[in-house]
Amino acid sequence: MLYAGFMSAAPPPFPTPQEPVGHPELIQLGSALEADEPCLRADAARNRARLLEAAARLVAERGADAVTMEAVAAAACVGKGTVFRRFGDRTGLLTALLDHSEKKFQAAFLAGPPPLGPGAPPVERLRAFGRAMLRRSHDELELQLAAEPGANRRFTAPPRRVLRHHVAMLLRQAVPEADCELLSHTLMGQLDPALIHHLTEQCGMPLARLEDAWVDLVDRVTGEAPAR
Amino acid sequence: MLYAGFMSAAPPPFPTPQEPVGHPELIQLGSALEADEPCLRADAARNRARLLEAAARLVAERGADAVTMEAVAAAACVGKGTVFRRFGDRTGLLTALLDHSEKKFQAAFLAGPPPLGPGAPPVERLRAFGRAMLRRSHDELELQLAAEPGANRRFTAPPRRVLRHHVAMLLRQAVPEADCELLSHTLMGQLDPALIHHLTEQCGMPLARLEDAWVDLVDRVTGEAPAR
DNA sequence: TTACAATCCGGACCGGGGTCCGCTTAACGT
DNA sequence: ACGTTAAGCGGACCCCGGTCCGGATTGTAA
Repeated sequence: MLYAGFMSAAPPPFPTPQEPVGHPELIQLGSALEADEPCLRADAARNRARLLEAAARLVAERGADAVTMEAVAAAACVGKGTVFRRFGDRTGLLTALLDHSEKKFQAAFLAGPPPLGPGAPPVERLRAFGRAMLRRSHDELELQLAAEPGANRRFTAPPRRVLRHHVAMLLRQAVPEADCELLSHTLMGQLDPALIHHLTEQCGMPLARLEDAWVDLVDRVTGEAPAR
Repeated sequence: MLYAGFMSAAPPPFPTPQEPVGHPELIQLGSALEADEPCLRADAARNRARLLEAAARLVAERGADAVTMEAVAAAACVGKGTVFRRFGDRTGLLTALLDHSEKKFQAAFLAGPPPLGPGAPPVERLRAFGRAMLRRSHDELELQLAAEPGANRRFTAPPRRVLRHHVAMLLRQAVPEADCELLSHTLMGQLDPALIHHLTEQCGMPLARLEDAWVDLVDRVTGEAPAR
């Protein structure tokens, strides 16, 4: 079972906007673009699909900055209000755009083959997790960056929570005596898209250095011998 | 010599807005409110003072959210454009508000008494640094949070850079073989105001736990024996 | 087929950040 | 005192994210 609720949870009534509610965290798979969302009126589903398609086209043709709520609405021949009802806010829309990749990634570390998936020792999985995250973020950097929620919700946004919980779990296995809750925040900080962008694009660091640093960090934190 | 240039550097001409320029990082001390900025026309200095005072009053009376550029301008009997020319953007204004405390803090770890200042062994100084940061951020949380720059400039904003450089320096002394540049990013992540806010306010963690986690993290990263 | 209720739609509207440019004024040389 | 000029000023203006609500659509039950 994969987490996927951050989209269906977003646009309930509308008068009562969103506020991520509880944590109905476990839902079955389902693509974002192929709009198989449940309980959506025909026209609503159609518009939802149109909107995602329009947004994707915009980001492809003119970059993430061009993904204005108005622009998306216009490109999808739909009212602005519709965009907000469906996706809550800009972050929600961008997040929806990343939903597919997100779920694939979750599947990989929750149920895929080792060392990313279960089967390998936790430290090994941590190393693999970081490498995978770094590469994924590096590829989708523009979108990931644009989808970053404002300083507040940066830690409550569901996708991040899932990743962090996973790291925390691995940490508990590797270093049970530590404060893994907080340690997971620390590790995830190293994988923050904004940081990756800053280091690779603005500082010109090669991605490999980030990967090395991640592995090194994991080793230090878990007290593992620097296996390099 | 303390860093203090992030304010005087912000509002040069105006047609050419800001863009942090090079790094004229070392400038002498000087209070923010007592407007002793150099090369400012009399009226400009006066307005600058008025603006800072108005902003401070607003944040005190109605919270940081009420610090609207328009509101500040109005409260200072000044045009909106003036606020932007002087401080660049909202973040700049809020940063200016924190300037005094910032400089005091810098003075403490650059030239103050050990263990925060020079004299103590680097690991000791790191521990003290984290504790100090946590307490300071916890006190000024609202402002710190409001002053947080958008995802982009989060790592290029001068005040943060100085802190990070300091941590990197201490790290180089403590663990010369590590990638201290990246490690400093990791450590600073643990002291991010947004994270502190999330953990203490939203998750209800006591500040002491954050302090313990910091010390533990420093120990792990530097390979120090968990001296607790 | 018709009627009804729940859901959805769309665009007018609002507030706030940021920009622009014609006018004003402080600073300085004579 | 006066003229010149660069610096400063202010508010109209634009864009965008987000909200609201009267009216249109859909699904359904009779």
